[in-house]
This record gives sequence, C-alpha cells and structure tokens, in this order.
Amino acid sequence: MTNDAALDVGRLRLLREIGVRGSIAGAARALGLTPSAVSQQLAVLERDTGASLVDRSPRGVVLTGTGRLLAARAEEVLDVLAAARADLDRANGTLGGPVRVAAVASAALTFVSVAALALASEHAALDLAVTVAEPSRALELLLAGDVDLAVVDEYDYVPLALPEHVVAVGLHAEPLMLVTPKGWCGPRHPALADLADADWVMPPDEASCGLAVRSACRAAGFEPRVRWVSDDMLVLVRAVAAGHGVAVLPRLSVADDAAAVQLRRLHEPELTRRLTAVARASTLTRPSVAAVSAALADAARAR
Amino acid sequence: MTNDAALDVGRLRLLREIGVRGSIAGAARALGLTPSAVSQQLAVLERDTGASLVDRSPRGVVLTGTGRLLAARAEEVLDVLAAARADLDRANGTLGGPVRVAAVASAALTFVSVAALALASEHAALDLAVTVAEPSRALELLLAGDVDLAVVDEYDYVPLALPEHVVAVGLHAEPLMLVTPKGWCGPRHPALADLADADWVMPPDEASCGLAVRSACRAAGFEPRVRWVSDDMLVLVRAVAAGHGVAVLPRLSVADDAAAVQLRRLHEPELTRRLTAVARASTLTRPSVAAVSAALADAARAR
DNA sequence: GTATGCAGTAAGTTCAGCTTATGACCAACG
DNA sequence: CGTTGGTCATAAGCTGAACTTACTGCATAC
Repeated sequence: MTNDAALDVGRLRLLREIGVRGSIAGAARALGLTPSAVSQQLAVLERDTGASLVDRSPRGVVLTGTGRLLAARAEEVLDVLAAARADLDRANGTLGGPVRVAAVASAALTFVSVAALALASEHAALDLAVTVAEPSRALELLLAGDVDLAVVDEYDYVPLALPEHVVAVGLHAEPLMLVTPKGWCGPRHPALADLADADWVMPPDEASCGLAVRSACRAAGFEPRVRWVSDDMLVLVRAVAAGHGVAVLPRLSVADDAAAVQLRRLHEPELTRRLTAVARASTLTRPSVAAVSAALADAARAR
Repeated sequence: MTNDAALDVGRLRLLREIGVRGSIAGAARALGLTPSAVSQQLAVLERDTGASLVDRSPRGVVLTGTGRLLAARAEEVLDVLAAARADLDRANGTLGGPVRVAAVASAALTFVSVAALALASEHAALDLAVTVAEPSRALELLLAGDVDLAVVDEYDYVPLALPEHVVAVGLHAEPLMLVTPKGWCGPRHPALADLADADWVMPPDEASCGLAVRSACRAAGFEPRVRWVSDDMLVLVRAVAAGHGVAVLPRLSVADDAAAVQLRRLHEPELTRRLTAVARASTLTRPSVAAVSAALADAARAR
C-alpha cells in the first residue's frame, strides 16, 4: 500500500534512455536488452511512481511532463554516480571502466590508434572502444551518450558547429597536401591556381574536406574538373595513384599510402585541417576520459 | 576484468549507514537486515570499487578515506533520489511514503496525536510513525536519519543547542503553570516567591524542565525543597494530586489530568516553554515531511 | 494483400541477495 | 581462567526480481 519502494536507478537510467531515443525499442538497443525487458521495467517504474511517464503513440513513445521531470533527476543521479566512480579512480590511481571514442578515419588510423594501444598496455582495467565516424555522426553519438569522446575535424571555409554543454580540446593542426601520381611534374611549391586545368579526385560536397577544397578552388578562380568522388580517403588516394587526377587532402589521410603517391605541401593558399577532441563537460571529469583525452593530445602532438 | 559494473545504490546506502552507525551490526539493525547480508554487500562493494572502504577493528569498523569519499557521494545520490520522489509527490498531488516523527511526550500526546490522525485519514498513502523521545535523544535520531522530524522543547534558562544543517519551525509557546492539589489555598495570581516554603514535586535536573524551574526558584531567591522527583510528567501530576507538593509544569503536560489538580497561571516570573519542530534541511524539501510539519504547526496553534 | 516496424503479455530460466548456521576473534567480568 | 556477549566473516541454501524467448495486437509502408 505504501510507496516506500525507493526509486531504482536501473529503471531511472532506462527512463532517461527512452527519453533520449524516443522509443522503447531504441532504448532497448542502447541498453543491450530486449524491448520486452524495457517495457516491463517501464511498467514497474510507472507503478512505483504512480504516474504515467510516457505517452504511447503508434510511432514510438514520448515522455510526459512527469516523465521528463523524472528523467532530469535520473540524469543528476547518473552524474553523481559517475563522479563517485571518478573519485575512486583518482583515489586509487588506476584508470578503469569503459571509454568510447568516435573518431574520423584518418585520426582513428593514426594517432588514435597509437594512443589506444599505449593506454591499453598501461592500464589493464581501461576498456577502450573506437568507432570510426564522420564528425556530424560522431557528435550525434556524443550527445546521445554512445561515446565519451569525439575526434572531429574542421577545415578552412567550413566552420564546425559545436553543440552546447561540450568541451573541445585542440589536438592537431596539419596542412592539406597536394597528392599527385608518382612522377607527376609540376612546381616544387605548387599553388592551387596551378591546378586549374588538372583532373581532380575529391571527397563529396557533403564531406567538409570536399567542400573546403572546392571552396578554395573557387576562391583561386576556377571550378575543379572532378573525375572521381568518394567519401573514403583510402579510395581517393588509390584513385590518385592510379592516375585519375590530383587531390588535396589532409596529410594524415595519406599517411599510410604515402609511398604510392607524391606529396607536396600546397602553398598559396595554405589550407589546414584542425583536429579536435570533443567531450560532454560532465563526462570529462571522469579521470579515465580525461586521461584518454590527454593521451590523444600527446599522440597527435608527436605527429 | 573490466569494472564497468555501475555503483549500486543499495550498496552505497549501506556504506553510508555503516559510516553513520560505526559498525556493520548497527547498519544491519538500521536497515532491517542481518549483519551477514551487510558484510557480504560491503565485500561486493569493495570488490567493485577496488579499494578498501572500511578499517576493520574488533570494536566495529570505521570508514577509510576512500570510504568517506564514497559515502559522501552516496549521500548526494540519496538526496537526489529523495528530491525525485518529492517531485513526483508534488506532480500528482498525493502525499506518500514514510514520515517518522520523534516528539516529547507532552507534545506527542496532544497536538502531534491530533495532527497524525487528521493526516492519516486525509492521505491514505502517508505512513506516519511517532516515537516519544526526550529532546536530546530526538535530535540524535534526527541526525542519524531515524526520524524526519523532531518535536523538541526549550525552556527559559535552558537554551536549546541545535546541530548544523537543520531547520527549526516554531510550533507553540505556552506558559508554565503552577500545579497544586485540589483545594490548595493561595493567591489567585501566584508568584514564584510565594512558594519558597512549599514542598516541591519536580523533574530531575537532567530534564530541561527541572533545570529551568530550579533556576527560576534560585533567581526568585530560594532553593526549592524537593520531595518527589520523576522524569515522567504523568507521574509528577499524580504526585501533586496525591498531595506531595506543588509543581511548575508546562500546560500541555498537565492537559490530560487537569481535572485531578488545580492549575493557576504563574506570574512573576512568567515562565514559558517553546515547542519547536526540527528537520534536516534536505529532508524538509520532501512534500510529505513539509505537510506533516505544517499540520503540526496548525494543530499546535489550535491549542 | 503481405511485410515491417512498433509495444505489450505470458511463461520459463537464471542469478543476485537474502537468511540461517557456524566459526574466529576480542573485551569485559565473575 | 573460562564464560559471556559483542564484533565480523564465511558457507550453504532459498527466494524472487529481472531477464529471455516466445507470441499477440496494431499501425504504417509497399
């Protein structure tokens, strides 16, 4: 009769996830449970609280006012629990727990990989997972709580829009390189304007890199003749190697295939890509996350 | 291998209780568990956290530094959970959950009783429990979290020392009355000095009331000749009725036995007793506790 | 129409956390 | 000195909460 049953944190976490995902099935996927389990636990929570917490609609569910209220409290509770875990990590000096990183491919394959291997060998309890994702997707994952850190890039001409409540740490600034087939003749210090008549290999406009290079070409007074488009940098480099044209790409993106092509630093203009680690402000207080962030910065600087 | 197991709130509550009680057995009593269960859960928590949280000594246990750290976080978590429960109560307008009150006997038997019956009939989900306790004991219970509200009294000459982090609400101020056997002759408006030669019935000095009356007598220029001592007000009134002497007692303490004795308001000096409800600041945010506090104030005012 | 997404219900299974029982240890006391 | 009463820890068994795998109902999409 009395409702002295304390609110269960597992169920609160579940409610929060339902709120974020907008559906019971989505929450179930995020939590690694079956929708059935989520539905049952939600029913228990509604019985416990004596209020209806979600509005059922044919297309998923939405939190009611009370549901949102409770979900906000859930967020608080989870934050404190995370802070407690952080205290413990600090106290006994061991880093532990899961840290999930989303990174753009070129970063993931270079310094993120290096940092991850170093951290894993140093802290056995640290459990690192890397997801390769484009910046926009990486930020989505960050906000949904699916990852703790996002390594994103930003180009000239294409400002990066950061959401609220996140903290950004600059990792690395690198020049965009002119990538040409081996044996390509041309100035040792090429300018973009020299390439007005070349065939181009380029990322699509949807990718920041593609948009940045295309904008730079226009600013240099020509529209590039694009022969080959792919959002996969590895594919682009091979396309250049095969002679389909030239490309302008961030140095890290070419790192592993540098031998197959010719690289020259582009002058006039000097285009750069900035790599940034982004975390939710609350997450960054976790020592393990902070340590990973620091390790990423170290590894990037060593480049 | 990985310690991704989230900290369990049940275990955190347990740790907090161990910290407050200073022993596993004490925590077990407070939580309604066997010491065995507490010991096991504590072991699990220490395994989860990878740190030793208590120092075992033959005479109970004390929290280590890390233990205190974690216990403080536990307090935070429990506060947020309580706030969430409060939100829910506010949202659906129903008061519920347990509210435990400690009160001095005279208050418990009069307005606390009235308020409790009224509240219970009005809010079925509200689950009220009253413990009769002296002020010092009541405040102990309050700080240990065994009760949510303490109704304590304060006399002239005997200031009440309130601990930190508590909030006091004045409930009632009442005069101390001269209690005499029926048929006792004396001034209609008696002064304390008139009673210098009387036989006295009095609470012990350990009780605030006894100390206050004795101090008042000395201030009036005499040392009372005490014939009968008890810390039980009901006993004192009967002792007066039986003719063992006169007494000066708070009006509420005599309420139920007024017919057996003669009551006159004491003038010169006018001694008063102040009744106060005390709650921990964090607890008072619970709507059910606030409602009980308000109901106590109402019932006291109706006196 | 069939197919595919959703949420909810029923029944079976597993495992965390409880109890009881027991042992080891220490302090106070006759 | 043993006894008694307190502490905490460990072992073994039991119960129930919370999961899974079904399967149903119901919308929308093709």
